[in-house]
Amino acid sequence: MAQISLTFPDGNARAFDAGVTPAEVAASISKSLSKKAISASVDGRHHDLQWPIEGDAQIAIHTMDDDAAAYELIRHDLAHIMARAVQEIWPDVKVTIGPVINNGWYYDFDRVEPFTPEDLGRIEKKMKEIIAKKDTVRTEVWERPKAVSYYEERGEPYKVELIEAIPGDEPLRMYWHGDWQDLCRGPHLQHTGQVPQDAFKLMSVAGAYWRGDSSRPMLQRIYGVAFKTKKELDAHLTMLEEAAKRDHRRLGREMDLFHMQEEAPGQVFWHPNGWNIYVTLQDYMRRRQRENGYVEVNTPQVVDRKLWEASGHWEKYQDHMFIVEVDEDHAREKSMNALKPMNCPGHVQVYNQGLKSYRDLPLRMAEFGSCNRYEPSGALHGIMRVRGFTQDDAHIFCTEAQIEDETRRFIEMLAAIYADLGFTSWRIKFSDRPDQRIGSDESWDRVEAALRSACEAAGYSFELNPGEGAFYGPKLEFVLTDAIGRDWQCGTLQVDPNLPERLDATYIGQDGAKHRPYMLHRAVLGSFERFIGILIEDSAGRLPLWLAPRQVVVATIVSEADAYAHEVVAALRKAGLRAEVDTRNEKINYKVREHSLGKVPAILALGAREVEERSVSLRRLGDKHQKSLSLQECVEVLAAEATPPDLR
RNA sequence: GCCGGUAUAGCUCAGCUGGUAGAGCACCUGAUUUGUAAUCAGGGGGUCGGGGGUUCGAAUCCCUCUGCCGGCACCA
Repeated sequence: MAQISLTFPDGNARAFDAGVTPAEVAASISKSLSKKAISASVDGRHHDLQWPIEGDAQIAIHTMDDDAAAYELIRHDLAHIMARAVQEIWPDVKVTIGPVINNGWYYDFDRVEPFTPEDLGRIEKKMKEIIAKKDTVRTEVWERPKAVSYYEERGEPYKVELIEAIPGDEPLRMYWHGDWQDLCRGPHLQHTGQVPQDAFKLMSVAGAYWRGDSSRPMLQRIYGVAFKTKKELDAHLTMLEEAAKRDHRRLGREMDLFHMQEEAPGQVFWHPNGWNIYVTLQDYMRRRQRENGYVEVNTPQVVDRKLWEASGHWEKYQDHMFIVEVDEDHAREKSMNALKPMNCPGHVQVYNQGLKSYRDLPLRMAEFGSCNRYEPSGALHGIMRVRGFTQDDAHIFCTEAQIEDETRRFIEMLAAIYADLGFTSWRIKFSDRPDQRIGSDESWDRVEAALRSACEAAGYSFELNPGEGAFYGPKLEFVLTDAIGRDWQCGTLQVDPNLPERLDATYIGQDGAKHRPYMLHRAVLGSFERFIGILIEDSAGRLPLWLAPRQVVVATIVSEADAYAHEVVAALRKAGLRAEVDTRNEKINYKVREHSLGKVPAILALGAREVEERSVSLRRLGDKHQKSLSLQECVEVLAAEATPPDLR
């Protein structure tokens, strides 16, 4: 029999018979490893203990102590155990796929009746029974025709379709636990009892299209989470509760920031507190843009369809546009208009007024552009995904030679802004040419190279998002990670030679001839609505003082302090702070509690002592204790902290 | 848009199998002058999301529309 050489993580190599399984390898090392082994890595691929190894390879045996392997196997096995449980309870349910995802898995089923929350409990119970049986997991490699006819006989059309989609040279693996069987890529544990019985939970059921295609049947997807121990599961569930507490919709109400209502779905009614955040952020962005050489413009909301036809939006994006038909009785001529879904065509109109020279480029044209897009109803989500929003939009008109430098400058500005707003963890995704595109390969080569070297020059690496660019040009996306580890795509930069062409933007070059500028579409925050939602959730409502809508509340302990309280508020306001007085006839405990829940960053308590000393007792949000300081000192400290970071 | 769920007082929620609505907090009034996360007492407040139907009778059952929630699809 042929010999192969397996190299272990410590660098030692040993000879084995070809076709040896990782289980046998583990057994040859030690009895205890043999018992503890759950899977292996063979040349970096996650490998079942039962699969034979045919050639020389690097091998590592995994135990439950190897988190990545353990979670993968536990969650994957649970997906199958759940599918088995479902089919044991409802034999006519058809199975499809069940992959591992973050923290757990899901499995999609085809069943006429909807799964109810009570059903989830039933399934969970059945799963525990299956785990208790400790059924051995068996695997076989089947020939394609056998597998197809097997599934056809059993009335499992989805599995047949899956088999047909698997490349011809890949082995078809069949898995069994007990009598139940599924097609699966593997690897798996050795028996169902290896899955921790109390460290998983079925979370929800939701619709999902077969193969992610909205023209295909809607299946029912059951989501589960799973860990190695109950303790980890409980920690995860607690984390979800904590995340729910920072939901911007909840905090938006608790902090009285905004509301939304049925008559204006997907649009925000900003309350004074929320509007304070909005305006403060906008003022900040305006200063940053001026500092970086942008000019600010403003363009119309309701624009005749002719312009949208010229820009290409009418043809491609009409479904997402609010169409406004002007009534004949009220208008001189009947016309079809649309609310602007984007600012770029308007900016080209501004650009096109008067001749532009190469000396005018780069021209950085910014607008806090109020846009309306008819988003599908199911896409709406609080103030994060809306139909009416304002972008921190700008278009940089430039020559091809200027793309690199402008991109670098943009990245640097964006980095400074994210840092000011408390986001230090973010990354760049680079989307290059898609299959469907316009323009020559040579020009794509040049423009993509410009974006790459701009990232390098700014000192940032990027991850490639192959083929995800716009049809007209490549793009950079800036993804930030919030305090609880969620990713948000906010900033973007897209290179566009197409729109200047369609809307006939030109400049006179050094040679006296007309040339076509490029446009860089770019945004830092994306939209104010969404970004404020992110800020609220990232900070759990505890915004930094400069952004906090209510900065200071001056609360009296006794009514004798009322006059002094008004004096303190006046002093704070004179220093530019947003300060309120609370002289209600309530105990200080009550006031502290209420303003703390309202996320007011600074509470000043005033009693007889403070009046006497002309001092204040300062309690910062989140602190257990307070500090006594003079009125003047307090005003100075708070005013300094409330200064926006770019003005410090 | 699709699948499922859901809609009761400002908020959070109760209201079993149909018999014309209830709690806590909030709000208002009064008392209390209070030292850092809820002082006490009293009071007002809802055509039960809209429309239609079944029924002697509908918050409750059915249909339909709308919003919201969780996903999926979408996100130029």
